[in-house]
Amino acid sequence: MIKSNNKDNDCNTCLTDDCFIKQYCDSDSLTLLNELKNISFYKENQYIAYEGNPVMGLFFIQKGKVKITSTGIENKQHLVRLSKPGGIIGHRGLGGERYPISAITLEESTVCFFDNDTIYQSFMNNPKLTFELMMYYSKELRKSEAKTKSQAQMNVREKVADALLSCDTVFNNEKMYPFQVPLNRSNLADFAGINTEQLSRILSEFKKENVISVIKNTIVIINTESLQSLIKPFGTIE
Amino acid sequence: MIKSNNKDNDCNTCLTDDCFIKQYCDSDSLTLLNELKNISFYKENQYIAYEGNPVMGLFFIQKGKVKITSTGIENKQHLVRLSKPGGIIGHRGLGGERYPISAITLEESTVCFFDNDTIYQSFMNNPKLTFELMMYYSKELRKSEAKTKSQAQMNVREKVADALLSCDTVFNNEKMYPFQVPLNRSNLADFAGINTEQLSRILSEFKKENVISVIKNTIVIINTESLQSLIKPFGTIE
DNA sequence: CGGATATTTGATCCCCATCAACGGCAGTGG
DNA sequence: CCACTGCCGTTGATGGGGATCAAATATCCG
Repeated sequence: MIKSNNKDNDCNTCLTDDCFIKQYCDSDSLTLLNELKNISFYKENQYIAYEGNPVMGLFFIQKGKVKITSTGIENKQHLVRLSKPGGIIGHRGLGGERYPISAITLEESTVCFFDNDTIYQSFMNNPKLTFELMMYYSKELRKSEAKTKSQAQMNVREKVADALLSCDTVFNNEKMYPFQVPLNRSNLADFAGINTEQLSRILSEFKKENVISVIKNTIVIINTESLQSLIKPFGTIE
Repeated sequence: MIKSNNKDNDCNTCLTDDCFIKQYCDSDSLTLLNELKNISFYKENQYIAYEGNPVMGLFFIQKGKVKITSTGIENKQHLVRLSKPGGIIGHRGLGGERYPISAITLEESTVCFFDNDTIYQSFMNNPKLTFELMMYYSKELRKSEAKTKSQAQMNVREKVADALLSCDTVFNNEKMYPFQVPLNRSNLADFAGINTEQLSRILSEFKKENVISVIKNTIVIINTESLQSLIKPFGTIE
Protein backbone atom coordinates (compact mmCIF):
# COMPACT_ATOMS: atom_id res chain seq x y z
CA MET A 1 0.00 0.00 0.00
CA ILE A 2 1.26 3.43 -0.92
CA LYS A 3 0.17 6.62 0.84
CA SER A 4 -0.06 9.88 -1.02
CA ASN A 5 0.85 13.36 0.16
CA ASN A 6 -2.76 14.47 -0.28
CA LYS A 7 -1.98 16.58 -3.31
CA ASP A 8 -2.52 14.30 -6.25
CA ASN A 9 -6.19 13.63 -5.50
CA ASP A 10 -8.48 16.54 -4.83
CA CYS A 11 -12.05 16.12 -3.52
CA ASN A 12 -13.14 19.08 -5.66
CA THR A 13 -12.07 17.43 -8.86
CA CYS A 14 -12.83 13.86 -7.81
CA LEU A 15 -14.96 11.88 -10.25
CA THR A 16 -16.53 9.60 -7.67
CA ASP A 17 -19.92 11.28 -7.59
CA ASP A 18 -21.42 8.79 -5.18
CA CYS A 19 -19.04 9.86 -2.41
CA PHE A 20 -20.90 11.01 0.68
CA ILE A 21 -18.28 13.58 1.56
CA LYS A 22 -18.43 15.20 -1.84
CA GLN A 23 -22.22 15.12 -1.97
CA TYR A 24 -23.21 16.32 1.46
CA CYS A 25 -20.48 18.60 2.81
CA ASP A 26 -20.54 22.34 2.25
CA SER A 27 -17.59 23.76 0.33
CA ASP A 28 -15.76 25.02 3.45
CA SER A 29 -15.90 21.61 5.05
CA LEU A 30 -14.91 19.97 1.81
CA THR A 31 -11.81 22.11 1.48
CA LEU A 32 -10.81 21.31 5.05
CA LEU A 33 -11.53 17.61 4.65
CA ASN A 34 -9.52 17.57 1.49
CA GLU A 35 -6.51 18.77 3.48
CA LEU A 36 -7.03 16.29 6.27
CA LYS A 37 -7.65 13.15 4.24
CA ASN A 38 -5.24 10.35 3.58
CA ILE A 39 -5.31 8.56 0.28
CA SER A 40 -3.99 5.04 -0.01
CA PHE A 41 -3.44 2.92 -3.10
CA TYR A 42 -3.83 -0.83 -2.88
CA LYS A 43 -3.09 -3.77 -5.11
CA GLU A 44 -5.38 -6.80 -5.32
CA ASN A 45 -5.84 -8.80 -2.12
CA GLN A 46 -4.56 -6.21 0.31
CA TYR A 47 -6.07 -5.28 3.66
CA ILE A 48 -7.66 -1.84 4.05
CA ALA A 49 -8.86 -2.53 7.60
CA TYR A 50 -8.21 -5.39 9.99
CA GLU A 51 -10.88 -7.03 12.11
CA GLY A 52 -10.10 -6.43 15.77
CA ASN A 53 -7.95 -3.36 15.23
CA PRO A 54 -8.86 -0.10 16.99
CA VAL A 55 -11.28 2.11 15.07
CA MET A 56 -9.25 4.99 13.69
CA GLY A 57 -11.78 6.55 11.33
CA LEU A 58 -13.77 6.05 8.16
CA PHE A 59 -12.67 4.84 4.74
CA PHE A 60 -14.30 5.92 1.48
CA ILE A 61 -13.67 3.90 -1.66
CA GLN A 62 -12.68 6.12 -4.56
CA LYS A 63 -11.78 3.41 -7.03
CA GLY A 64 -11.85 -0.37 -7.12
CA LYS A 65 -13.75 -3.29 -5.59
CA VAL A 66 -13.63 -4.40 -1.99
CA LYS A 67 -14.93 -7.29 0.10
CA ILE A 68 -15.83 -6.93 3.76
CA THR A 69 -15.30 -10.09 5.79
CA SER A 70 -15.79 -11.22 9.34
CA THR A 71 -14.34 -14.22 11.11
CA GLY A 72 -16.65 -16.84 12.53
CA ILE A 73 -16.25 -20.11 14.35
CA GLU A 74 -13.03 -21.99 13.62
CA ASN A 75 -11.78 -19.01 11.63
CA LYS A 76 -14.38 -19.63 8.99
CA GLN A 77 -14.59 -16.53 6.82
CA HIS A 78 -17.93 -14.85 6.36
CA LEU A 79 -18.20 -12.40 3.47
CA VAL A 80 -20.44 -9.70 4.91
CA ARG A 81 -20.82 -7.54 1.83
CA LEU A 82 -19.20 -6.14 -1.28
CA SER A 83 -18.40 -2.53 -1.99
CA LYS A 84 -17.37 -0.19 -4.78
CA PRO A 85 -16.53 3.49 -5.42
CA GLY A 86 -18.63 5.68 -3.15
CA GLY A 87 -18.89 2.91 -0.59
CA ILE A 88 -18.02 3.43 3.05
CA ILE A 89 -15.85 1.12 5.12
CA GLY A 90 -15.52 1.12 8.86
CA HIS A 91 -18.86 2.70 9.64
CA ARG A 92 -19.88 -0.45 11.43
CA GLY A 93 -17.16 0.39 13.90
CA LEU A 94 -18.51 3.85 14.75
CA GLY A 95 -19.28 3.99 18.42
CA GLY A 96 -17.40 0.73 18.96
CA GLU A 97 -13.87 0.06 20.09
CA ARG A 98 -12.62 -2.12 17.29
CA TYR A 99 -13.48 -2.90 13.70
CA PRO A 100 -15.83 -5.88 13.65
CA ILE A 101 -14.75 -6.60 10.07
CA SER A 102 -11.80 -6.75 7.73
CA ALA A 103 -11.84 -4.98 4.36
CA ILE A 104 -9.81 -6.53 1.54
CA THR A 105 -9.38 -5.34 -2.03
CA LEU A 106 -10.64 -7.52 -4.87
CA GLU A 107 -8.68 -5.50 -7.42
CA GLU A 108 -6.42 -2.45 -7.56
CA SER A 109 -8.16 0.22 -5.48
CA THR A 110 -7.89 3.76 -4.16
CA VAL A 111 -9.27 4.60 -0.73
CA CYS A 112 -9.66 7.90 1.15
CA PHE A 113 -9.40 7.94 4.92
CA PHE A 114 -10.59 10.41 7.56
CA ASP A 115 -9.73 9.99 11.21
CA ASN A 116 -12.33 9.93 14.00
CA ASP A 117 -11.92 13.57 15.04
CA THR A 118 -12.12 14.87 11.51
CA ILE A 119 -15.20 12.89 10.66
CA TYR A 120 -16.89 13.81 13.91
CA GLN A 121 -16.36 17.50 13.23
CA SER A 122 -17.85 17.03 9.80
CA PHE A 123 -20.94 15.43 11.32
CA MET A 124 -21.48 18.35 13.67
CA ASN A 125 -20.96 20.94 10.95
CA ASN A 126 -22.98 19.19 8.24
CA PRO A 127 -26.35 17.93 9.52
CA LYS A 128 -27.17 16.87 5.99
CA LEU A 129 -24.14 14.59 5.94
CA THR A 130 -25.16 13.02 9.23
CA PHE A 131 -28.72 12.59 8.07
CA GLU A 132 -27.76 11.00 4.78
CA LEU A 133 -25.32 8.68 6.48
CA MET A 134 -28.12 7.70 8.81
CA MET A 135 -30.23 6.87 5.79
CA TYR A 136 -27.34 4.86 4.42
CA TYR A 137 -27.27 2.90 7.67
CA SER A 138 -31.00 2.38 7.46
CA LYS A 139 -30.58 0.82 4.05
CA GLU A 140 -27.62 -1.29 5.14
CA LEU A 141 -29.65 -2.53 8.06
CA ARG A 142 -32.52 -3.59 5.82
CA LYS A 143 -30.07 -5.39 3.57
CA SER A 144 -28.38 -7.07 6.50
CA GLU A 145 -31.67 -8.34 7.85
CA ALA A 146 -32.74 -9.54 4.45
CA LYS A 147 -29.52 -11.54 4.40
CA THR A 148 -30.16 -12.97 7.85
CA LYS A 149 -33.51 -14.15 6.61
CA SER A 150 -31.94 -15.65 3.50
CA GLN A 151 -29.42 -17.55 5.57
CA ALA A 152 -32.17 -18.89 7.77
CA GLN A 153 -34.63 -19.90 5.10
CA MET A 154 -32.98 -20.44 1.72
CA ASN A 155 -31.49 -23.70 0.50
CA VAL A 156 -28.05 -23.79 -1.12
CA ARG A 157 -29.38 -23.37 -4.63
CA GLU A 158 -31.28 -20.26 -3.66
CA LYS A 159 -28.31 -18.94 -1.70
CA VAL A 160 -26.06 -19.20 -4.74
CA ALA A 161 -28.61 -17.47 -6.95
CA ASP A 162 -29.00 -14.78 -4.32
CA ALA A 163 -25.25 -14.23 -4.01
CA LEU A 164 -24.84 -13.96 -7.76
CA LEU A 165 -27.66 -11.46 -7.97
CA SER A 166 -26.10 -9.42 -5.19
CA CYS A 167 -22.82 -9.30 -7.10
CA ASP A 168 -24.71 -8.10 -10.12
CA THR A 169 -26.58 -5.44 -8.17
CA VAL A 170 -23.43 -4.08 -6.58
CA PHE A 171 -20.96 -4.22 -9.44
CA ASN A 172 -22.93 -4.25 -12.66
CA ASN A 173 -24.29 -0.71 -12.55
CA GLU A 174 -24.88 -0.55 -16.28
CA LYS A 175 -26.75 -3.85 -16.33
CA MET A 176 -24.64 -5.06 -19.24
CA TYR A 177 -24.67 -8.77 -19.99
CA PRO A 178 -22.87 -11.08 -20.05
CA PHE A 179 -21.40 -9.90 -16.75
CA GLN A 180 -18.22 -11.31 -15.22
CA VAL A 181 -18.41 -11.97 -11.49
CA PRO A 182 -15.27 -10.63 -9.80
CA LEU A 183 -15.16 -13.32 -7.13
CA ASN A 184 -13.46 -16.68 -7.10
CA ARG A 185 -15.16 -19.81 -5.79
CA SER A 186 -13.93 -19.39 -2.27
CA ASN A 187 -15.13 -15.79 -1.97
CA LEU A 188 -18.44 -16.59 -3.57
CA ALA A 189 -18.97 -19.52 -1.22
CA ASP A 190 -18.22 -17.33 1.80
CA PHE A 191 -20.64 -14.76 0.43
CA ALA A 192 -23.39 -17.30 -0.10
CA GLY A 193 -22.72 -18.83 3.29
CA ILE A 194 -21.93 -22.32 1.98
CA ASN A 195 -18.79 -24.31 1.21
CA THR A 196 -16.91 -24.46 -2.07
CA GLU A 197 -17.96 -28.02 -2.90
CA GLN A 198 -21.65 -27.24 -2.69
CA LEU A 199 -21.09 -24.05 -4.63
CA SER A 200 -19.32 -25.95 -7.36
CA ARG A 201 -22.16 -28.44 -7.65
CA ILE A 202 -24.77 -25.72 -7.94
CA LEU A 203 -22.69 -23.81 -10.48
CA SER A 204 -22.48 -26.96 -12.58
CA GLU A 205 -26.26 -27.19 -12.51
CA PHE A 206 -26.57 -23.53 -13.49
CA LYS A 207 -24.19 -24.11 -16.38
CA LYS A 208 -26.29 -27.00 -17.69
CA GLU A 209 -29.38 -24.84 -17.37
CA ASN A 210 -27.68 -22.00 -19.26
CA VAL A 211 -28.17 -19.63 -16.38
CA ILE A 212 -24.48 -18.86 -16.27
CA SER A 213 -21.40 -19.71 -18.28
CA VAL A 214 -17.79 -20.08 -17.23
CA ILE A 215 -14.77 -18.66 -19.01
CA LYS A 216 -11.37 -19.55 -17.61
CA ASN A 217 -12.88 -20.21 -14.18
CA THR A 218 -14.58 -16.83 -14.20
CA ILE A 219 -18.32 -17.00 -13.69
CA VAL A 220 -20.35 -15.10 -16.25
CA ILE A 221 -23.96 -14.16 -15.62
CA ILE A 222 -25.93 -14.39 -18.86
CA ASN A 223 -29.08 -12.73 -17.58
CA THR A 224 -30.65 -12.12 -14.21
CA GLU A 225 -34.24 -13.18 -14.93
CA SER A 226 -33.41 -16.86 -14.69
CA LEU A 227 -31.61 -16.30 -11.39
CA GLN A 228 -34.42 -14.21 -10.01
CA SER A 229 -36.98 -16.86 -10.87
CA LEU A 230 -35.10 -19.22 -8.56
CA ILE A 231 -35.79 -17.06 -5.52
CA LYS A 232 -39.06 -15.46 -6.56
CA PRO A 233 -41.17 -17.09 -3.88
CA PHE A 234 -39.48 -14.77 -1.40
CA GLY A 235 -41.36 -11.60 -0.69
CA THR A 236 -38.43 -9.19 -0.65
CA ILE A 237 -39.65 -5.82 0.56
CA GLU A 238 -37.01 -3.17 0.08
CA MET B 1 -55.57 0.26 20.31
CA ILE B 2 -56.61 3.50 21.94
CA LYS B 3 -55.24 6.86 20.90
CA SER B 4 -54.81 9.64 23.40
CA ASN B 5 -55.42 13.31 22.95
CA ASN B 6 -51.74 14.03 23.67
CA LYS B 7 -52.48 15.51 27.06
CA ASP B 8 -52.17 12.64 29.45
CA ASN B 9 -48.55 11.81 28.61
CA ASP B 10 -46.01 14.60 28.58
CA CYS B 11 -42.46 14.19 27.28
CA ASN B 12 -41.21 16.53 29.98
CA THR B 13 -42.48 14.34 32.76
CA CYS B 14 -41.97 11.02 30.99
CA LEU B 15 -40.07 8.42 33.00
CA THR B 16 -38.61 6.60 30.02
CA ASP B 17 -35.10 7.98 30.33
CA ASP B 18 -33.71 5.92 27.46
CA CYS B 19 -35.94 7.73 24.95
CA PHE B 20 -33.88 9.33 22.18
CA ILE B 21 -36.29 12.23 21.81
CA LYS B 22 -36.10 13.10 25.48
CA GLN B 23 -32.34 12.68 25.63
CA TYR B 24 -31.18 14.49 22.54
CA CYS B 25 -33.68 17.22 21.67
CA ASP B 26 -33.35 20.74 23.02
CA SER B 27 -36.22 21.98 25.16
CA ASP B 28 -37.87 23.98 22.37
CA SER B 29 -37.96 20.97 20.08
CA LEU B 30 -39.16 18.79 22.89
CA THR B 31 -42.09 21.07 23.63
CA LEU B 32 -43.05 21.12 19.98
CA LEU B 33 -42.64 17.37 19.58
CA ASN B 34 -44.73 16.84 22.66
CA GLU B 35 -47.58 18.65 20.93
CA LEU B 36 -47.19 16.78 17.68
CA LYS B 37 -46.85 13.25 19.00
CA ASN B 38 -49.50 10.60 19.06
CA ILE B 39 -49.64 8.15 21.92
CA SER B 40 -51.26 4.77 21.45
CA PHE B 41 -52.06 2.14 24.02
CA TYR B 42 -51.94 -1.50 23.03
CA LYS B 43 -52.96 -4.78 24.61
CA GLU B 44 -50.94 -7.95 24.22
CA ASN B 45 -50.55 -9.28 20.68
CA GLN B 46 -51.56 -6.16 18.81
CA TYR B 47 -49.88 -4.68 15.75
CA ILE B 48 -48.02 -1.40 16.10
CA ALA B 49 -46.78 -1.44 12.50
CA TYR B 50 -47.60 -3.69 9.56
CA GLU B 51 -45.01 -5.08 7.18
CA GLY B 52 -45.65 -3.69 3.73
CA ASN B 53 -47.58 -0.63 4.86
CA PRO B 54 -46.36 2.84 3.82
CA VAL B 55 -43.84 4.39 6.18
CA MET B 56 -45.66 7.11 8.10
CA GLY B 57 -43.09 7.91 10.75
CA LEU B 58 -41.21 6.61 13.78
CA PHE B 59 -42.49 4.83 16.87
CA PHE B 60 -40.86 5.07 20.29
CA ILE B 61 -41.74 2.52 22.94
CA GLN B 62 -42.63 4.17 26.22
CA LYS B 63 -43.81 1.12 28.08
CA GLY B 64 -44.05 -2.62 27.39
CA LYS B 65 -42.35 -5.29 25.32
CA VAL B 66 -42.44 -5.63 21.55
CA LYS B 67 -41.32 -8.13 18.94
CA ILE B 68 -40.29 -7.10 15.44
CA THR B 69 -41.01 -9.71 12.79
CA SER B 70 -40.55 -10.14 9.09
CA THR B 71 -42.18 -12.59 6.73
CA GLY B 72 -40.06 -15.09 4.85
CA ILE B 73 -40.70 -17.91 2.44
CA GLU B 74 -44.08 -19.59 2.73
CA ASN B 75 -45.13 -16.95 5.24
CA LYS B 76 -42.65 -18.30 7.74
CA GLN B 77 -42.21 -15.72 10.47
CA HIS B 78 -38.76 -14.45 11.28
CA LEU B 79 -38.36 -12.68 14.61
CA VAL B 80 -35.89 -9.94 13.80
CA ARG B 81 -35.40 -8.51 17.26
CA LEU B 82 -37.01 -7.66 20.58
CA SER B 83 -37.54 -4.21 21.99
CA LYS B 84 -38.47 -2.41 25.19
CA PRO B 85 -39.02 1.10 26.56
CA GLY B 86 -36.68 3.54 24.82
CA GLY B 87 -36.59 1.34 21.74
CA ILE B 88 -37.33 2.66 18.28
CA ILE B 89 -39.62 1.01 15.76
CA GLY B 90 -39.84 1.80 12.09
CA HIS B 91 -36.35 3.23 11.68
CA ARG B 92 -35.58 0.42 9.28
CA GLY B 93 -38.16 1.97 7.03
CA LEU B 94 -36.53 5.42 6.93
CA GLY B 95 -35.66 6.26 3.39
CA GLY B 96 -37.78 3.37 2.16
CA GLU B 97 -41.30 3.24 0.86
CA ARG B 98 -42.79 0.64 3.14
CA TYR B 99 -42.07 -0.94 6.49
CA PRO B 100 -39.97 -4.07 5.97
CA ILE B 101 -41.18 -5.40 9.32
CA SER B 102 -44.18 -5.78 11.55
CA ALA B 103 -44.10 -4.74 15.20
CA ILE B 104 -46.32 -6.66 17.62
CA THR B 105 -46.75 -6.19 21.35
CA LEU B 106 -45.75 -9.01 23.69
CA GLU B 107 -47.62 -7.39 26.56
CA GLU B 108 -49.64 -4.27 27.32
CA SER B 109 -47.62 -1.38 25.85
CA THR B 110 -47.58 2.36 25.29
CA VAL B 111 -46.04 3.75 22.13
CA CYS B 112 -45.33 7.33 20.97
CA PHE B 113 -45.51 8.16 17.28
CA PHE B 114 -44.06 11.03 15.22
CA ASP B 115 -44.86 11.44 11.56
CA ASN B 116 -42.21 11.72 8.85
CA ASP B 117 -42.30 15.52 8.58
CA THR B 118 -42.09 16.06 12.30
CA ILE B 119 -39.20 13.68 12.75
CA TYR B 120 -37.34 15.11 9.78
CA GLN B 121 -37.62 18.61 11.21
CA SER B 122 -36.25 17.31 14.49
CA PHE B 123 -33.28 15.83 12.71
CA MET B 124 -32.43 19.07 11.01
CA ASN B 125 -32.82 21.11 14.19
CA ASN B 126 -31.02 18.70 16.51
CA PRO B 127 -27.72 17.47 15.04
CA LYS B 128 -27.06 15.63 18.27
CA LEU B 129 -30.26 13.63 17.81
CA THR B 130 -29.30 12.72 14.27
CA PHE B 131 -25.80 11.78 15.32
CA GLU B 132 -26.93 9.63 18.21
CA LEU B 133 -29.52 7.90 16.07
CA MET B 134 -26.79 7.23 13.53
CA MET B 135 -24.75 5.62 16.31
CA TYR B 136 -27.80 3.60 17.26
CA TYR B 137 -27.99 2.37 13.69
CA SER B 138 -24.31 1.50 13.74
CA LYS B 139 -24.89 -0.68 16.78
CA GLU B 140 -27.99 -2.27 15.29
CA LEU B 141 -26.05 -3.06 12.16
CA ARG B 142 -23.29 -4.78 14.10
CA LYS B 143 -25.89 -6.78 15.99
CA SER B 144 -27.68 -7.70 12.81
CA GLU B 145 -24.51 -8.95 11.20
CA ALA B 146 -23.56 -10.88 14.29
CA LYS B 147 -26.93 -12.58 13.97
CA THR B 148 -26.39 -13.35 10.30
CA LYS B 149 -23.15 -15.04 11.24
CA SER B 150 -24.85 -16.97 14.01
CA GLN B 151 -27.53 -18.20 11.65
CA ALA B 152 -24.89 -19.35 9.23
CA GLN B 153 -22.58 -21.08 11.64
CA MET B 154 -24.34 -22.14 14.84
CA ASN B 155 -26.12 -25.44 15.35
CA VAL B 156 -29.61 -25.55 16.87
CA ARG B 157 -28.35 -25.99 20.39
CA GLU B 158 -26.19 -22.92 20.14
CA LYS B 159 -28.97 -20.98 18.45
CA VAL B 160 -31.32 -21.67 21.33
CA ALA B 161 -28.72 -20.67 23.91
CA ASP B 162 -28.03 -17.53 21.91
CA ALA B 163 -31.71 -16.62 21.65
CA LEU B 164 -32.24 -17.11 25.37
CA LEU B 165 -29.21 -14.95 26.16
CA SER B 166 -30.52 -12.24 23.83
CA CYS B 167 -33.84 -12.25 25.67
CA ASP B 168 -31.97 -11.88 28.90
CA THR B 169 -29.83 -9.04 27.58
CA VAL B 170 -32.80 -7.10 26.27
CA PHE B 171 -35.38 -7.62 28.98
CA ASN B 172 -33.55 -8.50 32.17
CA ASN B 173 -31.90 -5.15 32.84
CA GLU B 174 -31.44 -5.82 36.51
CA LYS B 175 -29.86 -9.22 35.92
CA MET B 176 -32.14 -10.81 38.46
CA TYR B 177 -32.45 -14.58 38.41
CA PRO B 178 -34.42 -16.69 37.98
CA PHE B 179 -35.66 -14.72 34.96
CA GLN B 180 -38.89 -15.49 33.13
CA VAL B 181 -38.61 -15.38 29.34
CA PRO B 182 -41.58 -13.44 27.91
CA LEU B 183 -41.81 -15.50 24.73
CA ASN B 184 -43.78 -18.62 23.94
CA ARG B 185 -42.26 -21.56 22.06
CA SER B 186 -43.35 -20.31 18.69
CA ASN B 187 -41.85 -16.84 19.17
CA LEU B 188 -38.66 -18.23 20.62
CA ALA B 189 -38.29 -20.65 17.72
CA ASP B 190 -38.79 -17.82 15.21
CA PHE B 191 -36.22 -15.80 17.12
CA ALA B 192 -33.68 -18.62 17.15
CA GLY B 193 -34.38 -19.37 13.50
CA ILE B 194 -35.48 -22.98 14.04
CA ASN B 195 -38.79 -24.82 14.33
CA THR B 196 -40.78 -25.46 17.48
CA GLU B 197 -40.06 -29.19 17.57
CA GLN B 198 -36.31 -28.71 17.58
CA LEU B 199 -36.67 -25.95 20.14
CA SER B 200 -38.68 -28.20 22.39
CA ARG B 201 -36.07 -30.94 22.19
CA ILE B 202 -33.25 -28.58 23.10
CA LEU B 203 -35.25 -27.07 25.94
CA SER B 204 -35.81 -30.56 27.32
CA GLU B 205 -32.06 -31.10 27.27
CA PHE B 206 -31.48 -27.77 29.00
CA LYS B 207 -34.02 -28.72 31.67
CA LYS B 208 -32.23 -31.99 32.38
CA GLU B 209 -28.94 -30.10 32.57
CA ASN B 210 -30.47 -27.58 35.00
CA VAL B 211 -29.69 -24.70 32.69
CA ILE B 212 -33.31 -23.60 32.67
CA SER B 213 -36.53 -24.60 34.38
CA VAL B 214 -40.10 -24.42 33.17
CA ILE B 215 -43.09 -23.19 35.16
CA LYS B 216 -46.48 -23.53 33.51
CA ASN B 217 -44.91 -23.46 30.05
CA THR B 218 -42.94 -20.34 30.88
CA ILE B 219 -39.20 -20.72 30.42
CA VAL B 220 -37.13 -19.57 33.36
CA ILE B 221 -33.42 -18.86 33.02
CA ILE B 222 -31.59 -19.94 36.16
CA ASN B 223 -28.27 -18.33 35.31
CA THR B 224 -26.53 -17.18 32.17
CA GLU B 225 -23.05 -18.67 32.70
CA SER B 226 -24.14 -22.14 31.67
CA LEU B 227 -25.79 -20.73 28.54
CA GLN B 228 -22.78 -18.65 27.67
CA SER B 229 -20.47 -21.62 27.98
CA LEU B 230 -22.45 -23.27 25.17
CA ILE B 231 -21.50 -20.59 22.67
CA LYS B 232 -18.13 -19.52 24.05
CA PRO B 233 -16.07 -20.81 21.14
CA PHE B 234 -17.41 -17.90 19.11
CA GLY B 235 -15.22 -14.85 19.07
CA THR B 236 -17.87 -12.17 19.35
CA ILE B 237 -16.35 -8.78 18.68
CA GLU B 238 -18.74 -6.04 19.70
C1' DC C 1 -65.81 -30.48 32.31
C1' DG C 2 -64.59 -30.34 27.40
C1' DG C 3 -62.79 -28.47 23.39
C1' DA C 4 -59.12 -25.83 21.58
C1' DT C 5 -54.51 -24.69 21.73
C1' DA C 6 -49.71 -25.26 23.02
C1' DT C 7 -45.96 -28.26 23.92
C1' DT C 8 -43.45 -32.49 23.82
C1' DT C 9 -41.83 -36.77 21.99
C1' DG C 10 -41.18 -40.27 18.39
C1' DA C 11 -40.07 -41.86 13.63
C1' DT C 12 -38.45 -40.97 9.19
C1' DC C 13 -36.11 -38.83 5.40
C1' DC C 14 -33.24 -35.75 2.93
C1' DC C 15 -30.24 -31.91 2.39
C1' DC C 16 -25.89 -30.53 2.96
C1' DA C 17 -21.18 -30.64 5.35
C1' DT C 18 -17.32 -33.34 5.31
C1' DC C 19 -13.83 -36.29 3.60
C1' DA C 20 -11.44 -37.91 -0.35
C1' DA C 21 -9.71 -38.15 -4.96
C1' DC C 22 -9.11 -36.35 -9.46
C1' DG C 23 -8.38 -32.97 -13.35
C1' DG C 24 -6.82 -28.55 -15.10
C1' DC C 25 -3.70 -24.85 -15.20
C1' DA C 26 0.13 -21.77 -14.08
C1' DG C 27 4.64 -21.24 -12.51
C1' DT C 28 9.28 -23.09 -11.79
C1' DG C 29 13.33 -25.27 -12.67
C1' DG C 30 16.05 -28.78 -14.77
C1' DC D 1 10.53 -29.24 -23.85
C1' DC D 2 9.05 -31.82 -20.12
C1' DA D 3 8.64 -33.09 -15.27
C1' DC D 4 7.40 -31.38 -10.88
C1' DT D 5 4.63 -28.86 -7.69
C1' DG D 6 0.98 -26.36 -5.76
C1' DC D 7 -3.36 -24.13 -6.17
C1' DC D 8 -8.02 -24.10 -7.60
C1' DG D 9 -12.06 -26.17 -9.02
C1' DT D 10 -14.92 -30.30 -9.77
C1' DT D 11 -17.07 -34.70 -8.74
C1' DG D 12 -18.01 -38.80 -5.90
C1' DA D 13 -19.23 -41.24 -1.51
C1' DT D 14 -20.78 -41.05 3.09
C1' DG D 15 -22.88 -39.73 7.55
C1' DG D 16 -25.24 -36.70 10.54
C1' DG D 17 -28.12 -32.90 11.82
C1' DG D 18 -32.16 -31.08 11.48
C1' DA D 19 -36.77 -30.54 8.95
C1' DT D 20 -41.00 -32.74 8.50
C1' DC D 21 -44.83 -35.63 9.56
C1' DA D 22 -47.44 -37.77 13.12
C1' DA D 23 -49.27 -38.56 17.57
C1' DA D 24 -49.41 -38.16 22.54
C1' DT D 25 -49.62 -35.13 26.48
C1' DA D 26 -50.21 -30.80 28.95
C1' DT D 27 -52.36 -26.36 29.53
C1' DC D 28 -55.67 -22.81 28.88
C1' DC D 29 -60.22 -20.95 28.91
C1' DG D 30 -65.10 -20.68 28.30
